[in-house]
Amino acid sequence: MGSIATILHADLDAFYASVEQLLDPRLRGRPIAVGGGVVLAASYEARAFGVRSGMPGRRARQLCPDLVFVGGHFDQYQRLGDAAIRVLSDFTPSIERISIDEAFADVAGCTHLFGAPAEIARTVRARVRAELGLPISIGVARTKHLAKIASQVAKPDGLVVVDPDTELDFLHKLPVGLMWGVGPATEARLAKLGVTTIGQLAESSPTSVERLLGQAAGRKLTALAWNSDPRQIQTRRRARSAGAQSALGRRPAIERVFKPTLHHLADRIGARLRAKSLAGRTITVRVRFADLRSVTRSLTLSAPISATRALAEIAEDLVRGVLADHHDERTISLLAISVSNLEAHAIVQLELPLGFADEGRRPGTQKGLARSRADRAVDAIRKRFGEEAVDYGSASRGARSVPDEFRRLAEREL
DNA sequence: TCTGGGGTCCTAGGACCC
DNA sequence: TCTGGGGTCCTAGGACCC
Repeated sequence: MGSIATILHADLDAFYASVEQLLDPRLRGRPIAVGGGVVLAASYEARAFGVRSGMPGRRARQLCPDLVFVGGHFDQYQRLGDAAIRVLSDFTPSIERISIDEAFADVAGCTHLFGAPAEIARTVRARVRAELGLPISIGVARTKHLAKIASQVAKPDGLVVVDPDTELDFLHKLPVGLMWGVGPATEARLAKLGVTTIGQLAESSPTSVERLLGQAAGRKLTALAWNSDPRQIQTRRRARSAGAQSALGRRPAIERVFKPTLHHLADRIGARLRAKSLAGRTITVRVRFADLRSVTRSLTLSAPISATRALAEIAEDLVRGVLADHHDERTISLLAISVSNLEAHAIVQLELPLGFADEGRRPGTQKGLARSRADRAVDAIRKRFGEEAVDYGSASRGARSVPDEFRRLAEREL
């Protein structure tokens, strides 16, 4: 066959947990979890007991009585994640970073310098191990999707190179759950059709798969099952939305509870947007009740905003609407705000006519201008004296909330 | 007696316009 | 007057990923 496998998918193994074991040798070989109230990451030793990320700490302790919880060294995660990506960049500029610990790279343009893709992958793994002390798994294949599956199969601390000549033999034996986009719900629906392997999915009629999963998902999965998805590496991907959320435990659904929380969330999002000269037209809130059901409400404005007060007030109105529609719900467990329909937005804003119904939310009105100035002042103080120098709504931050350093690790670049 | 936080994409119905 | 069709935008919800 003409084509060769040049896409690498590199994935640091149990990343946060591996960093903790690197920093403290006493933790090596032991089941550990990063986090406390909730498991943010679990070592392979802990996973053997069924401990998974996102799991409540209590449940994890039940499954694994010897589990050691460790506080996160978030600055180290950022530093080591960046350093691992830098090793990849020594070979090619064609890199798509997916998250702090995971990236695709296309080495098609550099094999004449560094050898075959498999050789490059071996070198990357050896260097990350030697220079950073961390295990990393790599999959090499003709497409992104297959490379990603290969790295999953390679874990932990392995390398899998998929020969294009036999790639479907490799792919079709694997369970559907390994495919990108197949989670528990899709897996269960496919199982009803008797489809549990990727090969069985490939052999199913495309129309029946589309009927079952919808047009887009059906077509995508059929293409993935035949490894015919041509998506290329995207070196620069910008976020399409920015959000923030806060779990509250169980709190009464009253203004005194939700106003400070929403203001704090709006402030975090607004500051991120303003730092990148962005603003958004659509504001969405999510309210989760005590029983973990959640409801969303959104509003799309005619002009984009980024001012903290404006975001907070719209969010408050939306939350009031949710609560009015759910009179019976007296307890909330989470609040979230997300801003989408993002647009580039110069900090110096144009004057717009006064008298809009949403005056004060409009960037150009008198009230809007005053708020922009206030935001800019706060942004400047924080830049000079640190993030904590001005803190709205700190009263709403309980002991349960996740540290801001962890939040920052999960943020996409805007 | 505590299920985290930040994202992406898709669907379906309704409003509105041509 | 009645009926039909396509396109776009908005909204609410859901599945999924790291």
